[in-house]
Amino acid sequence: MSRKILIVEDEAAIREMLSFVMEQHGYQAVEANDYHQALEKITDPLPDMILLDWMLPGGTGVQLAKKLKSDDFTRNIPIIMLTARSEEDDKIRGLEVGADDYLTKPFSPKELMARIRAVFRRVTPTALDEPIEIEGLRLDPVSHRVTAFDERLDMGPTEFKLLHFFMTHPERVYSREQLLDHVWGTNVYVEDRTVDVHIRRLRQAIAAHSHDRLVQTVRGVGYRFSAR
Amino acid sequence: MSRKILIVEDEAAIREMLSFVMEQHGYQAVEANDYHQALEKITDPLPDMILLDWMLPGGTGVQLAKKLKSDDFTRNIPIIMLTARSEEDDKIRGLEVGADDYLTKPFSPKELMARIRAVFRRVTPTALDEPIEIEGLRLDPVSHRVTAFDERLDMGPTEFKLLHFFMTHPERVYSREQLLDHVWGTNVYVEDRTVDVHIRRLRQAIAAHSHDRLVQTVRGVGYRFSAR
DNA sequence: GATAAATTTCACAAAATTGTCGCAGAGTCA
DNA sequence: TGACTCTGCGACAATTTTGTGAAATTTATC
Repeated sequence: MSRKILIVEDEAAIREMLSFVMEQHGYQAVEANDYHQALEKITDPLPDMILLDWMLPGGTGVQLAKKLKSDDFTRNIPIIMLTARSEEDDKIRGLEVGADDYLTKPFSPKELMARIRAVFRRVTPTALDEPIEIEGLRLDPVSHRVTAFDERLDMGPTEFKLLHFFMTHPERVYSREQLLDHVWGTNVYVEDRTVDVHIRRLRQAIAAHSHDRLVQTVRGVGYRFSAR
Repeated sequence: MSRKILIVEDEAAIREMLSFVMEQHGYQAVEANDYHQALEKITDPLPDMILLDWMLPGGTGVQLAKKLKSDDFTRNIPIIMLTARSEEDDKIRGLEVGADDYLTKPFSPKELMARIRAVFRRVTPTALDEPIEIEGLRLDPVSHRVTAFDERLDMGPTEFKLLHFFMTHPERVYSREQLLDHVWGTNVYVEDRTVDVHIRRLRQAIAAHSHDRLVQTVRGVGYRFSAR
């Protein structure tokens, strides 16, 4: 899951440095050098985070933050603001308009990455998943294990995700496309038939106590996970 | 098991109120009114939690938190910081130095207790300083030693912390990021893959009686410590 | 401030997983 | 039954992920 980060900064040197560091660490960086460019580039896939220079010409940094935080679509995107060393009270104003963290220039890439990671962690609360069990087949998201009558089963990551999805959505047919969306995630291009292969691998993995019958083919439509 | 809570607060009235509430609820309260007293009283039995006033004279609250969070023995003690209403950005600074929660004055005893319970629940469901043993592999936090069937094992500090974390949180997958958060601490940024290296060194260190199988790779996800 | 120890990063090897084929066999319908 | 479509299966090359040794960097210690 690659995350998109929007960088709003008027100084080209800093902007490029930021962009470089982001991409080095596997984030997708999008640059904007002023208020208007920022508004343009924010659409399509919304960014997962915004690095915002506070000192944009004309004080538009504050305005931008306010605008984003008052818009339903962008309200929840965390903002890290970048301030010069002396502007101590910027912090306060930043927090007022809803920035989630701040970073004082100059800062090291390490510092920056630490902050980004911290913010992501803060905004992404960890869900607590209960184990699911059907007919002796048990999937525990926490330990990331599947057992059949307490006997450990082995399978690949995709099979695990597939089974997880099935067990949380039983008694319902899903087309191959729908499964691709839910298990593989949108915006990946793979053939429909790939699903078949993973279905087979999943069945194989849980076949020991004939749990493979739980994964049912609905001819011409897709697959269903069902106890009956 | 009565838990010890250290209260660091310069205002006598508040300090005594806190102490009273703690004891009402079965906790053992220890009071300190400044930086130095806090350091004195923290020894002997380490407290299980610290309530720290952020506004200690001379800004020593922040210093104290930093010091505690950078010391091996006190790093894992949860800190709840107490801030005045207006000091909004104290939250941020607090989270930076590793405080686990904060509470804005004035607060009700109810609120306080709820927060304390929540933090205890969050940080460690397992016992604090008891030795832990799994299949002959024994880790003693007090003497800071690891043995396999009474045979002493050698490992670096990071490996020890990693093993300690694993043994107190078994049967659970952790992503490399989560391990970084829990074992390394929140305010450092290192590459994910660094975890791999320390996992290897840990496995090496405990491999003598094939305890290395306890540290399991969950492909595409992270690592798990498990007896089975 | 020099030296040693520990930590992190890097580069490459090893291992596991993935997506795609072609083909066989099963199901469907006239 | 025969023609057709759809699904299951084994194989395999490409890709991704992890393991490992060693160099580079940071941190601790005297």
